[in-house]
Amino acid sequence: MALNDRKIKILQAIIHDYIATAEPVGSRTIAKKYDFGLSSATIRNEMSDLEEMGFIIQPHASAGRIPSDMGYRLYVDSLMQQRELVDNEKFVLQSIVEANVNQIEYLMEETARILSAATNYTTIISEPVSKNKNIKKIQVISLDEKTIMVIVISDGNIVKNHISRVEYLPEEKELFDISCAISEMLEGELMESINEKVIEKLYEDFSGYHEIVELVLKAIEKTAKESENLQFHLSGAKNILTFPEFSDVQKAKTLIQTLEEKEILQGLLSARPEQAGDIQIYIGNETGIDEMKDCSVITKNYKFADNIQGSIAILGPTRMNYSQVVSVLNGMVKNIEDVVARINSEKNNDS
Amino acid sequence: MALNDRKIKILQAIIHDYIATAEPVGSRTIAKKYDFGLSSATIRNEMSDLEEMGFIIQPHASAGRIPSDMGYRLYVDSLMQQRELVDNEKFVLQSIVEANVNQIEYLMEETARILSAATNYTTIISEPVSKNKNIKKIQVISLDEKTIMVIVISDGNIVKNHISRVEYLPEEKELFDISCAISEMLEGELMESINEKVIEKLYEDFSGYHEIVELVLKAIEKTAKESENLQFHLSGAKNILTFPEFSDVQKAKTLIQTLEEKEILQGLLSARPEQAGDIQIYIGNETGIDEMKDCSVITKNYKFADNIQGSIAILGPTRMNYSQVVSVLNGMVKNIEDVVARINSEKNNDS
DNA sequence: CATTAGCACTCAAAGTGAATGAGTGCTAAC
DNA sequence: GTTAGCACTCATTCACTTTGAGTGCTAATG
Repeated sequence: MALNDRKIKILQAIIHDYIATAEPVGSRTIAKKYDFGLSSATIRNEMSDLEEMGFIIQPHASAGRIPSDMGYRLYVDSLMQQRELVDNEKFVLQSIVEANVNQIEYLMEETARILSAATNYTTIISEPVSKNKNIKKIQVISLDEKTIMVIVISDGNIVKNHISRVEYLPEEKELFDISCAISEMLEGELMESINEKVIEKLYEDFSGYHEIVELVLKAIEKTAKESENLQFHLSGAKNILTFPEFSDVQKAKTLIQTLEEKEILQGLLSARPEQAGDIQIYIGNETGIDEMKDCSVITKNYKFADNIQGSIAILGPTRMNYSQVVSVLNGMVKNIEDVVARINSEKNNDS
Repeated sequence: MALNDRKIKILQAIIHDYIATAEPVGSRTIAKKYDFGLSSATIRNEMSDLEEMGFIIQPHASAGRIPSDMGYRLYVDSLMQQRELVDNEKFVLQSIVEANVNQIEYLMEETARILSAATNYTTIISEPVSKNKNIKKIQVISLDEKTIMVIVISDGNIVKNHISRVEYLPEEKELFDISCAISEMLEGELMESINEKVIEKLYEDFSGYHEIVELVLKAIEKTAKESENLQFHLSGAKNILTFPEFSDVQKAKTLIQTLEEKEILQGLLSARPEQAGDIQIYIGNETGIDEMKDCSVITKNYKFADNIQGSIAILGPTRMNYSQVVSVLNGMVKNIEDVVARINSEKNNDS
């Protein structure tokens, strides 16, 4: 059976209507609402075909049809025309983003909030991380007689500090010199795997400061590990409860519970990190998470610098408004990337 | 009418039963379950009195009684005997807390998770902040030819860093000297209000480095402001959906929405910061938040050092199990305070 | 031969009304 | 002061009917 033009039009109409109403769509509705010049009976026949082909499903004998995952997939892959953001929307997005962003963390949080407000779905953002970090600079400073702080700065100016107690603390000036020397030796090294020889040489060169060298290495190791533990911003969880498909409280509960588990989010957001920049759409079971079989997830990676990136996911029911979300998401990512780029090229900036 | 011993016992029984079942409690239930040696009719009379006094309410004519906010208040203030944590519970709490805490942030998050799991209610924790911060140390280091980082360390070793571009950057050694000198001058100053004279003197003494002095002051100002923007950890939001009082999806939605608004949380957690250490209980409308009129909130402040504190709130339906929550909360706060104290006195620790 | 009108059939949802039972308040007796 | 007994209230449940949206099939039509 061929998926001819008429069938496609009808499928599109079904999906469109179902996205708007969340109710099974019947042949008569389509005959009336969309001006195909066909009677409901004809449409009925076509719908029967579409069901046989697997694009739509009948929840029970006397109900209309709803799109299947496969139907949505076809819709997303080829039928959906991407909606352009209207000027007004563009402007609103941009001005909100720019209003108050002197901290990356705050920017991400605000972005999540805007996205969930703009789409009425749930937004999950992973904070930017840099991977395969190179050491840019190490600095050791003293806080008081017995405490030092090791500052590890990686490519892209991501800063982490580690405070430790020490038995013996050299004088401030001396500490500075050591710190500079250590920094120079470690510069450019990959955090995850520092050259064995360099480590050996460190202990040799600073034999009087075994304790400090040890703490520096420990600090680097911890910095490397820390970014494995992603930070997430979740916004608009309440929106889930708006959709009739989650009026069953039990279902909603399981989903919200799932959203609280970081590991799952991590899996969701880091599924295809290679395809940076491209929109990814997971429909129903494609998410690979059982509790989300009635949901779809649209993700896009953002990139603040060569090594620094994260991703944004928007989660809604499978009948979510794909084209709207895709365009809002594209617009938003462009916005925040622009904002960050602008900040970086200006004189002052914070991290 | 006097609130005699028998009335109190009956009220206690009603509250107890209602906490467990969430169903209106009838006279016969009490006569059967609790061995007061009274018939249901007598209890009926007493209940009628209790209702007249305002401690219980009849939701509709042929239903049992449920406690009013006033009834809970009496219960909490005088009738509730605090449950001691059984050894087993203590042990479990402690071992989980100790298992993996090399970061304060992670500790707070884990604490929230444990508390919501242990109580089956929702937990909100505000991250520790220090207020009226004194400057302990300032350090300026260079990242590359055009970028410096100002590190501001406050009492209690809370570290913030601010990265900025500069036009002119002195040599590393020179920068270090300036940095040390500036640090010495600012040490002990209150971040929120640095002595005018000191500022003047700074600009004078380092007249060649106007740009750097300016950035240092800016960094301090921003550090002072940052802590006003509290960070929260929310856990167990799904638990809200478990309670029959929120099986109305609309209600649940409004509540979850409320929980996503930081300002409201902030108001809730910082209501009575003076009474550090003491448990606070807000019942129903006492929370002052309309959406939470069916909820109660139990809060307790924790304190990691003289100036560093935050608070924990546990939120449940008004019929929540007050005595359990109070004891779990007390135990947990003691635990994390102990853990942090131990870490601080040990050799290694991170922030 | 594609299209359509017509009809029988299915089934969820909404409505109806009686039965049930948990609960109360009141009164009279103990 | 306590209790047994009874009339009364009212939410809940269940069986039953009605309604209407929707389908599939068949025969007629252009």
